[in-house]
Amino acid sequence: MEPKVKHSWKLTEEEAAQLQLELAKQVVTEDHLDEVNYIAGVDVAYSKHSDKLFAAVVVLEAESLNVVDSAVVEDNVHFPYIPGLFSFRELPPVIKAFQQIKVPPQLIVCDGQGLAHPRRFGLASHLGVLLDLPTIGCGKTRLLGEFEEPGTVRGSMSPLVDQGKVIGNVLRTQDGIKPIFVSVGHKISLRTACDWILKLAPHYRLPETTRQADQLVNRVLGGRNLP
DNA sequence: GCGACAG
DNA sequence: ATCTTGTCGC
Repeated sequence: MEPKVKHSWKLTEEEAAQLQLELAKQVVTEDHLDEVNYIAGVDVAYSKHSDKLFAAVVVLEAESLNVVDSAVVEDNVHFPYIPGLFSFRELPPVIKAFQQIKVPPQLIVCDGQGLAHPRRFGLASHLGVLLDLPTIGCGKTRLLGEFEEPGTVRGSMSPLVDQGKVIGNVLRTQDGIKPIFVSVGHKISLRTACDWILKLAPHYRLPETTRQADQLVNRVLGGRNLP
Protein backbone atom coordinates (compact mmCIF):
# COMPACT_ATOMS: atom_id res chain seq x y z
CA MET A 1 0.00 0.00 0.00
CA GLU A 2 1.05 3.63 -0.40
CA PRO A 3 -0.42 5.70 2.43
CA LYS A 4 -0.09 9.45 2.00
CA VAL A 5 0.16 11.26 5.33
CA LYS A 6 -0.14 14.98 4.73
CA HIS A 7 0.59 16.26 8.21
CA SER A 8 3.56 16.24 10.58
CA TRP A 9 3.86 14.03 13.65
CA LYS A 10 6.13 16.48 15.43
CA LEU A 11 3.57 18.60 17.22
CA THR A 12 3.03 20.10 20.64
CA GLU A 13 0.19 18.82 22.79
CA GLU A 14 -1.94 21.79 21.87
CA GLU A 15 -1.24 21.47 18.14
CA ALA A 16 -2.06 17.75 18.21
CA ALA A 17 -5.40 18.33 19.92
CA GLN A 18 -6.21 21.12 17.46
CA LEU A 19 -5.34 18.85 14.52
CA GLN A 20 -7.70 16.20 15.87
CA LEU A 21 -10.57 18.68 15.94
CA GLU A 22 -9.82 19.59 12.33
CA LEU A 23 -9.43 16.02 11.03
CA ALA A 24 -12.48 14.85 12.98
CA LYS A 25 -14.62 16.75 10.45
CA GLN A 26 -13.54 14.24 7.80
CA VAL A 27 -14.78 11.18 9.70
CA VAL A 28 -17.63 9.29 8.03
CA THR A 29 -20.04 7.49 10.36
CA GLU A 30 -21.93 5.52 7.73
CA ASP A 31 -21.10 2.34 5.82
CA HIS A 32 -18.83 3.16 2.91
CA LEU A 33 -17.48 -0.31 2.27
CA ASP A 34 -17.96 -2.75 -0.58
CA GLU A 35 -16.92 -6.38 -0.58
CA VAL A 36 -14.71 -7.12 2.40
CA ASN A 37 -12.36 -9.96 1.49
CA TYR A 38 -9.35 -8.93 3.54
CA ILE A 39 -9.23 -7.38 7.00
CA ALA A 40 -6.18 -5.88 8.70
CA GLY A 41 -5.31 -6.00 12.38
CA VAL A 42 -2.90 -3.62 14.09
CA ASP A 43 -0.96 -3.74 17.36
CA VAL A 44 2.08 -2.08 18.91
CA ALA A 45 4.49 -3.35 21.57
CA TYR A 46 7.18 -1.52 23.52
CA SER A 47 10.72 -2.55 24.34
CA LYS A 48 11.48 -3.16 28.02
CA HIS A 49 13.85 -0.34 28.86
CA SER A 50 14.72 1.36 25.59
CA ASP A 51 12.69 3.95 23.65
CA LYS A 52 11.86 1.46 20.94
CA LEU A 53 8.44 0.30 19.82
CA PHE A 54 7.32 -2.26 17.25
CA ALA A 55 4.22 -1.94 15.10
CA ALA A 56 2.64 -4.97 13.46
CA VAL A 57 0.01 -5.17 10.74
CA VAL A 58 -1.53 -8.48 9.75
CA VAL A 59 -4.01 -9.10 6.94
CA LEU A 60 -6.55 -11.90 7.35
CA GLU A 61 -8.73 -13.51 4.72
CA ALA A 62 -12.24 -12.57 5.87
CA GLU A 63 -13.86 -15.96 5.48
CA SER A 64 -11.15 -18.26 6.85
CA LEU A 65 -9.50 -15.75 9.20
CA ASN A 66 -6.15 -17.03 7.94
CA VAL A 67 -3.19 -14.63 7.89
CA VAL A 68 -2.24 -13.90 4.29
CA ASP A 69 0.15 -10.98 4.75
CA SER A 70 1.96 -9.14 7.53
CA ALA A 71 4.66 -6.58 8.33
CA VAL A 72 6.51 -5.40 11.43
CA VAL A 73 8.28 -2.07 11.77
CA GLU A 74 10.69 -0.92 14.49
CA ASP A 75 10.76 2.74 15.45
CA ASN A 76 11.77 5.10 18.24
CA VAL A 77 9.20 6.61 20.58
CA HIS A 78 8.88 10.30 19.75
CA PHE A 79 5.69 11.26 21.53
CA PRO A 80 4.68 10.62 25.17
CA TYR A 81 1.67 8.60 26.20
CA ILE A 82 -1.10 11.09 26.78
CA PRO A 83 -4.68 9.82 27.03
CA GLY A 84 -6.45 11.38 24.08
CA LEU A 85 -3.32 11.79 21.98
CA PHE A 86 -2.54 8.13 21.61
CA SER A 87 -2.38 8.12 17.81
CA PHE A 88 0.55 10.53 17.73
CA ARG A 89 2.58 7.96 19.63
CA GLU A 90 1.65 4.78 17.78
CA LEU A 91 0.59 5.66 14.25
CA PRO A 92 3.96 6.68 12.74
CA PRO A 93 5.35 3.10 12.76
CA VAL A 94 1.90 1.69 11.93
CA ILE A 95 1.77 3.78 8.76
CA LYS A 96 5.23 2.52 7.81
CA ALA A 97 4.08 -1.06 8.31
CA PHE A 98 1.12 -0.52 5.98
CA GLN A 99 3.56 0.68 3.31
CA GLN A 100 5.05 -2.82 3.36
CA ILE A 101 1.71 -4.63 3.03
CA LYS A 102 1.08 -6.16 -0.40
CA VAL A 103 -2.47 -7.46 0.11
CA PRO A 104 -4.62 -4.34 0.56
CA PRO A 105 -7.40 -4.73 3.16
CA GLN A 106 -10.92 -3.34 2.80
CA LEU A 107 -11.33 -2.95 6.57
CA ILE A 108 -8.99 -2.34 9.51
CA VAL A 109 -9.52 -3.23 13.17
CA CYS A 110 -7.55 -1.09 15.63
CA ASP A 111 -6.46 -1.68 19.21
CA GLY A 112 -7.95 1.48 20.71
CA GLN A 113 -10.92 3.81 20.35
CA GLY A 114 -12.47 5.51 17.34
CA LEU A 115 -15.25 8.02 18.07
CA ALA A 116 -15.22 7.04 21.75
CA HIS A 117 -12.74 9.84 22.30
CA PRO A 118 -12.94 13.32 23.91
CA ARG A 119 -12.66 15.00 20.49
CA ARG A 120 -14.32 12.10 18.64
CA PHE A 121 -11.04 11.25 16.92
CA GLY A 122 -9.30 8.30 18.51
CA LEU A 123 -6.51 6.24 16.95
CA ALA A 124 -8.92 4.23 14.80
CA SER A 125 -10.50 7.33 13.27
CA HIS A 126 -7.10 8.90 12.70
CA LEU A 127 -5.78 5.85 10.85
CA GLY A 128 -9.00 5.58 8.84
CA VAL A 129 -8.83 9.17 7.64
CA LEU A 130 -5.12 8.94 6.79
CA LEU A 131 -5.53 5.72 4.79
CA ASP A 132 -9.03 6.59 3.60
CA LEU A 133 -10.22 3.11 4.58
CA PRO A 134 -13.00 1.79 6.84
CA THR A 135 -11.72 1.28 10.40
CA ILE A 136 -13.16 -0.01 13.66
CA GLY A 137 -12.03 1.05 17.12
CA CYS A 138 -11.81 -1.97 19.42
CA GLY A 139 -10.49 -1.30 22.91
CA LYS A 140 -10.00 -3.58 25.90
CA THR A 141 -10.84 -0.79 28.33
CA ARG A 142 -12.76 2.50 28.34
CA LEU A 143 -11.33 5.95 27.67
CA LEU A 144 -14.55 7.82 28.50
CA GLY A 145 -18.32 7.40 28.47
CA GLU A 146 -20.94 5.81 30.70
CA PHE A 147 -22.64 2.44 30.23
CA GLU A 148 -24.72 -0.28 31.82
CA GLU A 149 -23.27 -3.77 32.12
CA PRO A 150 -24.34 -5.66 28.97
CA GLY A 151 -26.08 -9.04 29.12
CA THR A 152 -23.95 -12.04 30.01
CA VAL A 153 -24.44 -13.84 26.70
CA ARG A 154 -22.13 -13.52 23.67
CA GLY A 155 -23.46 -10.80 21.37
CA SER A 156 -25.02 -8.76 24.16
CA MET A 157 -24.21 -5.07 24.04
CA SER A 158 -25.07 -1.76 25.65
CA PRO A 159 -24.45 1.79 24.41
CA LEU A 160 -21.44 3.78 25.55
CA VAL A 161 -22.68 7.33 26.13
CA ASP A 162 -20.91 10.67 26.48
CA GLN A 163 -22.47 14.14 26.46
CA GLY A 164 -25.84 12.51 25.76
CA LYS A 165 -24.50 10.87 22.60
CA VAL A 166 -23.88 7.21 21.78
CA ILE A 167 -20.16 7.05 20.99
CA GLY A 168 -19.81 3.27 20.87
CA ASN A 169 -20.97 -0.08 22.21
CA VAL A 170 -19.80 -2.23 25.09
CA LEU A 171 -19.83 -5.65 23.44
CA ARG A 172 -19.70 -9.12 25.03
CA THR A 173 -17.82 -11.31 22.56
CA GLN A 174 -17.94 -14.48 24.68
CA ASP A 175 -20.38 -15.80 27.30
CA GLY A 176 -19.55 -14.50 30.76
CA ILE A 177 -16.33 -12.84 29.59
CA LYS A 178 -15.38 -9.21 30.21
CA PRO A 179 -16.77 -7.10 27.33
CA ILE A 180 -14.79 -4.93 24.90
CA PHE A 181 -15.38 -1.36 23.70
CA VAL A 182 -16.32 -0.99 20.05
CA SER A 183 -16.65 2.34 18.28
CA VAL A 184 -16.76 3.69 14.73
CA GLY A 185 -13.37 4.53 13.30
CA HIS A 186 -14.16 5.71 9.78
CA LYS A 187 -16.48 4.82 6.89
CA ILE A 188 -18.51 2.26 8.84
CA SER A 189 -21.62 2.29 11.04
CA LEU A 190 -21.58 1.20 14.68
CA ARG A 191 -23.96 -1.65 13.83
CA THR A 192 -21.77 -2.99 11.02
CA ALA A 193 -18.67 -2.56 13.17
CA CYS A 194 -20.13 -4.73 15.94
CA ASP A 195 -21.26 -7.35 13.43
CA TRP A 196 -17.71 -7.63 12.11
CA ILE A 197 -16.13 -7.77 15.55
CA LEU A 198 -18.41 -10.66 16.50
CA LYS A 199 -17.50 -12.50 13.31
CA LEU A 200 -13.82 -11.89 14.02
CA ALA A 201 -14.07 -13.15 17.61
CA PRO A 202 -15.59 -16.65 17.30
CA HIS A 203 -13.55 -18.22 20.11
CA TYR A 204 -11.80 -15.51 22.12
CA ARG A 205 -12.55 -12.22 23.81
CA LEU A 206 -10.57 -10.17 21.28
CA PRO A 207 -11.01 -10.25 17.50
CA GLU A 208 -8.63 -12.55 15.63
CA THR A 209 -7.13 -9.53 13.88
CA THR A 210 -5.73 -7.98 17.05
CA ARG A 211 -4.79 -11.38 18.47
CA GLN A 212 -2.71 -12.23 15.41
CA ALA A 213 -1.10 -8.78 15.33
CA ASP A 214 -0.35 -9.05 19.05
CA GLN A 215 1.23 -12.46 18.72
CA LEU A 216 3.37 -11.38 15.77
CA VAL A 217 4.66 -8.20 17.35
CA ASN A 218 5.48 -9.86 20.67
CA ARG A 219 7.18 -12.73 18.84
CA VAL A 220 9.47 -10.26 17.07
CA LEU A 221 9.99 -8.17 20.18
CA GLY A 222 10.84 -11.26 22.20
CA GLY A 223 13.71 -12.11 19.91
CA ARG A 224 15.35 -8.80 20.76
CA ASN A 225 14.44 -8.18 24.37
CA LEU A 226 15.98 -11.02 26.33
CA PRO A 227 19.50 -9.90 27.54
C1' DG B 1 -7.30 20.71 44.29
C1' DC B 2 -8.93 15.69 43.46
C1' DG B 3 -9.80 11.71 40.38
C1' DA B 4 -9.94 9.63 35.53
C1' DC B 5 -7.17 8.40 32.02
C1' DA B 6 -7.21 3.91 24.84
C1' DG B 7 -1.87 1.49 25.09
C1' DA C 1 2.29 -0.61 27.41
C1' DT C 2 5.68 -2.78 30.98
C1' DC C 3 7.28 -4.64 35.65
C1' DT C 4 5.96 -9.97 37.44
C1' DT C 5 4.29 -15.89 40.38
C1' DG C 6 1.37 -18.16 41.76
C1' DT C 7 -3.12 -19.42 41.81
C1' DC C 8 -8.26 -20.17 41.37
C1' DG C 9 -11.37 -22.19 38.08
C1' DC C 10 -13.26 -24.82 33.97
